[in-house]
Amino acid sequence: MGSAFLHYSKLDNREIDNLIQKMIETCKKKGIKVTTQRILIFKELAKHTKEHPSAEDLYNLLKDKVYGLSISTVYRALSIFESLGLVRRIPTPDGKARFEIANEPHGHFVCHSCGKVFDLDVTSSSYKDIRKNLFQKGFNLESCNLVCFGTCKDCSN
Amino acid sequence: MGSAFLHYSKLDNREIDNLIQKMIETCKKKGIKVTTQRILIFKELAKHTKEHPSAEDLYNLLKDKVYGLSISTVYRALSIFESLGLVRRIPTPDGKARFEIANEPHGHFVCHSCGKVFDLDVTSSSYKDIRKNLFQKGFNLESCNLVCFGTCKDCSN
DNA sequence: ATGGTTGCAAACGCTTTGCATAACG
DNA sequence: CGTTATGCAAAGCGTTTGCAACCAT
Repeated sequence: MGSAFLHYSKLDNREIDNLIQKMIETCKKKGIKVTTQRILIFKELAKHTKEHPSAEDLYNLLKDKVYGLSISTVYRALSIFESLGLVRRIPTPDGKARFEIANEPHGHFVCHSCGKVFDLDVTSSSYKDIRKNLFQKGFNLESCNLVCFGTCKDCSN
Repeated sequence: MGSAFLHYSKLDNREIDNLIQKMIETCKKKGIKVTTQRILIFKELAKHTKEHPSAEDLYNLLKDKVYGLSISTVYRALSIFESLGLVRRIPTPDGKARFEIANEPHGHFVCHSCGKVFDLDVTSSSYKDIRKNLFQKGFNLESCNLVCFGTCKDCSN
């Protein structure tokens, strides 16, 4: 299992628009309604996916732009996106979930001092091995998270 | 990264007694008091480590034996054992922590249907690689958890 | 039209904490 | 004895839910 850092670059506007189109199609296919709130929540996550925002982070980023937005709408949207495979939930040991746009599976390092989340390069073949092995054993794998916890370089001094 | 299941066998009484002795010594060395409750909580976890009990599970197992036991005492004891490196906390995506006696690092599969936790054989060299790599980068690693989530064989039918 | 979605507030579940009492070292 | 741990109840926190109004399709 590799363990170098990954450095996903920020998504550009074209990539974000493509992701939104994909999200809209996926929703329509499943009979899930495409609302203004859902588009804006998804877009805001796409813009900040590198930072792995929490539901509250997204709410704070949006509340001034989306009149009357409720944090429960953010939670509901993220749960739906997760179940559609569009968004990944990163459960952290401090009990506050972080979110990212679903891309290549990888691990995460969460700094408990500054809260930053770093992507770790866990080779996806490792994840495929796990999935394959569990599948052969009759297990149904829904998510697989490598989450490390500690203090990052800046916070360790 | 290997991904077969591990089958840790139940600890026998001698192993449990050794672990308790180790726990008592570690506490004394750190100036942490060895109370009846702490011994019994640790012992109960050792007896059930294969099942990865939650704090509530341990409380239910003990409340009739330990008059007046409070669940907050269970939480406090587990937190102390964790900080001493004697016990490992397994953060699950459903927000309920499970505990085990700290042994060789390995991954976990949590069934969201029956709640059972299965040990996964993630070779400890993989964990060592991660630790080494993060250390070289100036990161301080405190915990490293591979947690898979889904439905186990029995619950998948 | 109608069924899913929203916002609000209240509830939820797990965990932590404040405080007076009790127990270890 | 002094200091730490306990039990109890209450608070904390992130997240979910019930419901009436609302809005995509």
